Amino acid sequence: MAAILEATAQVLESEGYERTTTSRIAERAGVSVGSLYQYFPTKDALVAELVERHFDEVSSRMLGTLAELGEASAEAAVEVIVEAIVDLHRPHPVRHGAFNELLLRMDGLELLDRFGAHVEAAVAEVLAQRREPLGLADPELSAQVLCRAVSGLVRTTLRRDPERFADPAFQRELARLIHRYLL
Amino acid sequence: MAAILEATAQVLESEGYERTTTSRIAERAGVSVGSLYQYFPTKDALVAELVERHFDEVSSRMLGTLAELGEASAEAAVEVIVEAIVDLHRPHPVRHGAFNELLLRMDGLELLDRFGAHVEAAVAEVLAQRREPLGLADPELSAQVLCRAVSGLVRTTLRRDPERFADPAFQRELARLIHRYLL
Amino acid sequence: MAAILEATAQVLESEGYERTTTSRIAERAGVSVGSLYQYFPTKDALVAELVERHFDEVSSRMLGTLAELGEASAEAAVEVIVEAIVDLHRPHPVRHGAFNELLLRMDGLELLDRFGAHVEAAVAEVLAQRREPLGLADPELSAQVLCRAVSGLVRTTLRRDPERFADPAFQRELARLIHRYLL
Amino acid sequence: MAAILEATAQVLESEGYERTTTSRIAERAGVSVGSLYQYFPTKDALVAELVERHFDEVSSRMLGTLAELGEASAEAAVEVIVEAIVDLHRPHPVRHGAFNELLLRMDGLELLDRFGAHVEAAVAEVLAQRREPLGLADPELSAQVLCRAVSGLVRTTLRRDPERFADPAFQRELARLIHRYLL
DNA sequence: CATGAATGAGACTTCATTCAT
DNA sequence: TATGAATGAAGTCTCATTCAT
Repeated sequence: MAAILEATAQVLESEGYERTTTSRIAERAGVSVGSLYQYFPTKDALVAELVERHFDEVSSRMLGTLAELGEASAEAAVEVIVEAIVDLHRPHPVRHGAFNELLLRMDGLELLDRFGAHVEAAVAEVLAQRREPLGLADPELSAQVLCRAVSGLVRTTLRRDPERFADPAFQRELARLIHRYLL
Repeated sequence: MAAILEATAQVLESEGYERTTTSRIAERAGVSVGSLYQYFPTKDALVAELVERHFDEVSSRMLGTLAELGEASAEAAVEVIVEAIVDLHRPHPVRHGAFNELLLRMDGLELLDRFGAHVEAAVAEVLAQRREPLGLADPELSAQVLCRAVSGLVRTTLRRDPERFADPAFQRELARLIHRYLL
Repeated sequence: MAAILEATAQVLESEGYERTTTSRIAERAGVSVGSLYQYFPTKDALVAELVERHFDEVSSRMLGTLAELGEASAEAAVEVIVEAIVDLHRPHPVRHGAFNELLLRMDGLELLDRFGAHVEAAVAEVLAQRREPLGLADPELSAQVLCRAVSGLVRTTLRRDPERFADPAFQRELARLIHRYLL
Repeated sequence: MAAILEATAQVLESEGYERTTTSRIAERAGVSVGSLYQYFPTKDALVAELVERHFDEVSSRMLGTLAELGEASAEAAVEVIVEAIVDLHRPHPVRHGAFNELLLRMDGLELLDRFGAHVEAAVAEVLAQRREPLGLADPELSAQVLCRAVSGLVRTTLRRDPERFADPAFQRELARLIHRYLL
């Protein structure tokens, strides 16, 4: 079952969604289509499970990072967060890009929205705790704007210049974007 | 032909890409499949044409706005740009979202990249002209970061809360994101 | 109308049957599809007319040659016939080949059979007139065998080495085939 | 798979090429279109396979017969060959006719030419061995002429009077054609 | 009469899913 | 439980033919 999920990820990453068929997945996983359907009722369920796991991990890592910020200074906090984002995407930038694309094909995009909402809420909470020093009128709105801007930047860069993530200049600008927005 | 393009946009908007078939398009356009193929050699060509037109318009409107900034103050310039972005997306927010999704399905994403690179270059130029007062070390990088962050914010909001575009608070935050990033 | 028939022949010759469409024919003829259907009720009717004309000409030329043999010696007669066959195919060998292929696509092959039967009958008559000197038991059967063998040789050569028709060695062998068979 | 090939042959034989569709084949074979495409990548590949098998058999049987001629007298050799030709076509004359038609539709006719060239070469070899007693100037040319004439006769007869193959008179004339041509 | 845009039946092919072995 | 051949709905595209202009 893990093999099937991994095979799906690989096929998705190397062939693209359109060319990702159940037979190809089974072949890559070294099992038969039949076995695939023993574990997943549907192709969509398989893909959904994969995407869910992916974003659960992304989500929990970001949430973990946010939880550990504690009383850190704004500057330090931003630095930690940027580092987390970079560490998260550096190992498999292309695969992350593929999963982001994937989300858009899934009905209703509930998954992405669920994940996005989750992270946005966590960020909102962090911002609410620092409301006064930052002078934020509406921490929830700020969290939304910030999360969407940052993830858009990450997503596009992932797709257009994946290697950019290793560039300190890029990381500096990412930190600047966050830091300045929050003043 | 215009009817076919419009029908394609409608089907895409209401049914999503996966359910957008040539027959459905033809039906919605009130013509037969044959007619569709009289004007477009391929389903992909049809969609590509549609997307191209859409982003040509978006692109040219944004480029026009940038060209008119002239010597305006940074504050005024940001205000004008935000207004342009909002005006651009307010009329058909859902459709804009659909087109953004669509881009990701097209081979190589050349179109989006072409469009994105185009706008990024124009923004880089504007920033380069104001390099000193803004204290920008690398206007090109700043343009990339800014464009990707802003379009990510716009894209996600388009999908999750399209009506948000009418909210002055959102517009204020968008302006703030840009303004603060550039100092 | 002549233009349409000629265009059909050209398209058939250059593109092959599978790629011969009514639009291509109309385009080559410099008219519209509509005009084409003004003169021919059906694509098949158009092709049939073309084939009919072609074989009417072939047929009548061969029949004319046979009629002129008169009392000529067997040797002279064979020489005249071979010359006629060669003269008939030399100008447009490829087109003749195309028409032969074409025949096989037409329903029931009535046309080819009608033409073939016609020529076979004429040859049978000539052979019947010379029954005794040639020592023929069944001139009708001999005519069939001879005609089918000769036209098979011509057909295959037309397709595989069209230029062969100009080769005197080939012509000699063709004459030999006929002459020897009849003793 | 054998069932599919057999069904294809049957449909081809009874309906003609134009009316031979993948669905009809599948239906006749008692399977679904899907199964058909499990074994053959393309309709053309299926037909090609069928034709190839057919002509491989025809070819190898004729080649075998030629190889067994040994030192037999010319008369005996001709008799053996005619018998082989007749035995080959008598069981399914109509199907043989259908396959001959079929060849002409296949791209480039490579198959027929390959088969034809093969047999012509074998015949040329046999003739070359008997060059002197037969007084042949150019055994290769003679082989070509002979093969094309004979196969033309066979083909046409197959199509117009298939039952003729059982007639001793026809067989006598076929032998005569060959024998006399070679003197 | 000519035109050519429109039509739509139907061909080929794919692939998610099932089920007998 | 695993297998993978079989299924068939559905999609894309072609082209002979029609008919309003």
